[in-house]
Amino acid sequence: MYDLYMRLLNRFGFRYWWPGDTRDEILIGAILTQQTMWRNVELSIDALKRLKSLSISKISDMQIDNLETAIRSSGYYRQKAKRLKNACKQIMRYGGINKLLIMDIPELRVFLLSIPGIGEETADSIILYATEKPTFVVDNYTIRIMSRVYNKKMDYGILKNYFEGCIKKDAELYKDIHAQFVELGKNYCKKSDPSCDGCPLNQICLYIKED
DNA sequence: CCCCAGGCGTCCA
DNA sequence: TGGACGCATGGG
Repeated sequence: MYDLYMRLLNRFGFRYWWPGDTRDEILIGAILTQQTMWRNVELSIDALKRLKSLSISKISDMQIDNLETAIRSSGYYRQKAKRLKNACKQIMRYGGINKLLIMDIPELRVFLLSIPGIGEETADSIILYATEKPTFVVDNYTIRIMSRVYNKKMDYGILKNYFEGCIKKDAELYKDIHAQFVELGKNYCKKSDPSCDGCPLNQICLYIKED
């Protein structure tokens, strides 16, 4: 497993994830980036900054149509505006970001998953990048890549358990490994091109397959 | 014109 | 439990 990470690190370099100046910004971005390129999320974040509303507290009080306009570039903007505002309200009611910081991972995960619009990946992204606790984030790239490596359909829970079982629980390490998988998925092992040509994991995958 | 993106909730077999 | 579908803008 560390071989795999070292190979990715060597190919793509340290990823410095997640971009964002505050925990609030990271949490908000985690919801906005669902099924959306980060580039388009940045436009929404800039718009919220211009409105001086880039915080959980401010968004929980925003007019829904103002929020919709601000995050339009992130797609699904009506759904996301509604869910984002509701998530912010629930977090404020719960005690705000500082409350999340003092919770342990299992209870934090249960709380986040109870909020409509926050599924497993978003919950784990918030825990790992916004609160910096070591939970492994699995995304669709990771699922696709690992499914191809093992030539069988993998799901979220299987992969999360697998990675957490063989990698030491270190938030900085988990952050970069997830970021590396995203970079790998954007460049190789695509839906439209399952070819392994030039993939930096090529030999590792062959090794795993023979296992 | 096409397909895809750092998902999620719902519905249906 | 697992696959299809709606949500929607913006990039390649």
